[in-house]
Amino acid sequence: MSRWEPDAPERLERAALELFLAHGFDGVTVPQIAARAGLTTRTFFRHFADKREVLFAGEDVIPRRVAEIMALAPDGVPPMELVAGGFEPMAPMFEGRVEQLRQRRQVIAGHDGLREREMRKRADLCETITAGFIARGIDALDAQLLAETTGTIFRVSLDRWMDAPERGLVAVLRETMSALVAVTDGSRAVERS
Amino acid sequence: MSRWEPDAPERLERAALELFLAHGFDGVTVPQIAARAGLTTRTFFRHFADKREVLFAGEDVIPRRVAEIMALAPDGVPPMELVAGGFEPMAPMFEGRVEQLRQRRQVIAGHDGLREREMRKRADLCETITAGFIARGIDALDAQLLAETTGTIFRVSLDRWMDAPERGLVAVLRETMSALVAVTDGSRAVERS
DNA sequence: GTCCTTGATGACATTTCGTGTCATGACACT
DNA sequence: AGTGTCATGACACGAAATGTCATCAAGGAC
Repeated sequence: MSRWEPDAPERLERAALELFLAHGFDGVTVPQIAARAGLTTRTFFRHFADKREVLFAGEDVIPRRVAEIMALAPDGVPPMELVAGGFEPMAPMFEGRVEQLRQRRQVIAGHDGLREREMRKRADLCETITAGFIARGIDALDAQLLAETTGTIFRVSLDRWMDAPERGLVAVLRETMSALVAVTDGSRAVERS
Repeated sequence: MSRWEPDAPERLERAALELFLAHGFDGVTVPQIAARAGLTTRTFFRHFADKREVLFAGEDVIPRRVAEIMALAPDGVPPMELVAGGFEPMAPMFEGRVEQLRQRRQVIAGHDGLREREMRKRADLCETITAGFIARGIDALDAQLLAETTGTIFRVSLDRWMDAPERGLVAVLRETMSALVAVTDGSRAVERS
């Protein structure tokens, strides 16, 4: 047996989420979180770069998974086809924990600094996706535009799905994607005038 | 004559940008910025919510301007047409100060916390645009997707334009937009297989 | 002219965040 | 046993951010 209780990061994450839900993000100090997890302030900052990160640290699997999927997809798959179908294996990462994701969303939505951090995570994901498209031979500008669009589709889909999880994340994602393509198709809109 | 030198916020902004360029964002403290502007720390925080905001405070004209433009555009203009043409009056807000924008970009790019804030500003702009589209009678989901896409086009265009300003912001914007529509058009990509 | 309100600022104290540094003790390896 | 490694605790500290009260000019009311 170890000198310390195991899983310090996980205990800190749970303690933080509970306290944030009860008192709000600003109503909780790092020493309080650490104390509830049976640790010290200094240890908190060893596991998380800052107070906000405790809500996002688990999410850095996503970029890694996305990079994997994009690298493994066979050549010649059209980009938007990859977005539509290629990410089905990611659904299980979310489908089992709607409630936790909802709580997290609630805490984040109520705080500017947390929304900020969420935006950065999204930007990080977009950079990963951009690199993935470039590695598949797509022009740099197109890759960036595709990546940003993919990021939008992901985020909007996840949000919509959390309010109606029974439809399944993949289905919502396909819907969102075709809605986006339809609504941004300028040529069609211009022609009909 | 007033008891104090005028334009405290502007002096603080200039002092901050100069110091950031010379020593990096983390290499400068708020008391240093305030001292260079001939003010105190407490006064700095009266004008800017936090240390980062001094680099972004000037930018909040943009959402207001966008809201104005969207509200004034005649009914029936197709959304993407509005994005393409409606924002030409905004170009002068940027075209005269490429160098300052480049300096700002340089400081922001070198710092995670600043990139974070920039993402938040972009998100705020997107919310404004979403509201604008909804006010024009567009369905909520479509409005959100259009707004996010518009945000992408803006940001990418601005970035590209700063590296080649001689082509003009409006031209770059139109190019970016058609590139995005072309590259996300899934149906065309699927059909050609 | 005097009084009063308003508003921006200074001065000071305080809380919280985040980091640097060193000591400690369990575990693994040899 | 001896040694190294690693997560943690303990302590100190700089910097960010906020609350509170005092100060002083400008402008209007009378």
